[in-house]
Amino acid sequence: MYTLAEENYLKTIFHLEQEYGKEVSTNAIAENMQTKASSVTDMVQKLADKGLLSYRKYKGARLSEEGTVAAIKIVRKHRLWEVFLVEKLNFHWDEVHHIAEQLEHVRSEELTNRLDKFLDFPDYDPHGDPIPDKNGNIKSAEKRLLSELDKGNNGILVGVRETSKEFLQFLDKRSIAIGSKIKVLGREFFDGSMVIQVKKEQFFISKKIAENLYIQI
Amino acid sequence: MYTLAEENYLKTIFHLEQEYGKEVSTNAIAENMQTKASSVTDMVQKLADKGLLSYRKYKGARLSEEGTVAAIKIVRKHRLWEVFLVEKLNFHWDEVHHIAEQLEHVRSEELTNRLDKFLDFPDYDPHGDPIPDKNGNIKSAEKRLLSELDKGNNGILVGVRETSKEFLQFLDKRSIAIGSKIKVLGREFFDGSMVIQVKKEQFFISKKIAENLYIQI
DNA sequence: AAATATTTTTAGTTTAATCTAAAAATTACA
DNA sequence: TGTAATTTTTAGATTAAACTAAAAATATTT
Ligand SMILES: [Mn+2]
Ligand SMILES: [Mn+2]
Ligand SMILES: [Mn+2]
Ligand SMILES: [Mn+2]
Repeated sequence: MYTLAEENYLKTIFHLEQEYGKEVSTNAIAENMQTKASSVTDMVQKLADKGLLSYRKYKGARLSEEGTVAAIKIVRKHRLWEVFLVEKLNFHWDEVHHIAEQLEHVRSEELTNRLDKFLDFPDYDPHGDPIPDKNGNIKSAEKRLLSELDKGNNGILVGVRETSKEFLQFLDKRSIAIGSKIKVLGREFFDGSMVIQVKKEQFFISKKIAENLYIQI
Repeated sequence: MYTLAEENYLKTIFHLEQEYGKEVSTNAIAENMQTKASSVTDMVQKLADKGLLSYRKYKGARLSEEGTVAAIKIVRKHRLWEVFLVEKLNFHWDEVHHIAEQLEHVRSEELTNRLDKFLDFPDYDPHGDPIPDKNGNIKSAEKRLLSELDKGNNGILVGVRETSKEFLQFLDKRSIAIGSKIKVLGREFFDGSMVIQVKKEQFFISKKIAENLYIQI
């Protein structure tokens, strides 16, 4: 149906739309995909010609219905494979992303749906991201960034925004995991750093860390 | 490491070498890959430059040690994924080949080895083909084509040479499967056709069918 | 051993996806 | 509001992998 490159663009644009809620700029796509702006312009024009997105020069791109459907299918596959890798093959949550980046492009609706069933229809992937169902519906749970919580607030860690090895290993080292109860003991307004409590332990964390943890109150 | 196209050429050349035991011709590769001879020449020259095979103009190609190792890795992945699809996702043996053609290109030695373990280190794939182990060793069981057996001989079906949907469904319809005990009741020397017995049933089969069934005496 | 047929290679194009460098448009700010 | 900085697009080139058509080598027949 779509080429590998096209699928990767669709997925990236989808994520950027979700994150910023507006038309996605050429540079934002380029940065995310580690490519050059000129390459992005080319591809975005091609995808527009194919009706997968609307594009206005200098203004940015926005996925069409068809483009969104295609992107969600890729995201669904990515997250299902991540669950498979962690649940069945005992991979660690910091190792699965780049393998799933390959598996997400395997074309077979039947495969995807059987995998879904084999995994017992999981709602979330190992990083707490929701898995679209076979019709493309995505469960959107209420969640906020830890960085937005005030002193005294507490909640459960339900997801991570970053999925790099470095960040996930940082959390592991401190036994912070999906499901952990986190309480904000202090918050520094100067730099956004925090002191949090997880179980019996207290940690000092920078704003950058707090901005990558999703909490459900 | 290698591109998708390179991997597919390596795999095809490997299979053709196995089948004919000599240098593989340009046309044989082209036919197998549904491409043109001129494309094959280009690629074979490229692979020769990279040291993955030796190639003499007009004479054909033969995989080098490095090329063989690479090809076996792909074959290993292909067959392991086929086992996964049949054993874990309940696919039928006639549906898995073209999905495995995609999965075989996923790059991660760790993934392959964990999948192997998850499947309990299978020796054969759903079509009876041996699965190379992590070091590239392939179990080669004694087996012969049914077409080579004489009247009165019998053995166990241990593999199929063809893996097309049409052929596998032909076998299904007659409840002929890996493990079936097959006895040759008659053999026509004019056209190579046979009458065989499987369980209580007798079938008339053409030479073409008999040439695609591997029997262990 | 010629003539003919087949196989294989070469030469020249095409398409997808990338890049660099330069031009054009937009945005920021003095 | 005009100039400078930034972003984006265009123009032109490159690479991988395919193709067609024609040339060259090899194999098969008379
Ligand atoms: Mn991921
Ligand atoms: Mn994930
Ligand atoms: Mn197969
Ligand atoms: Mn097989």
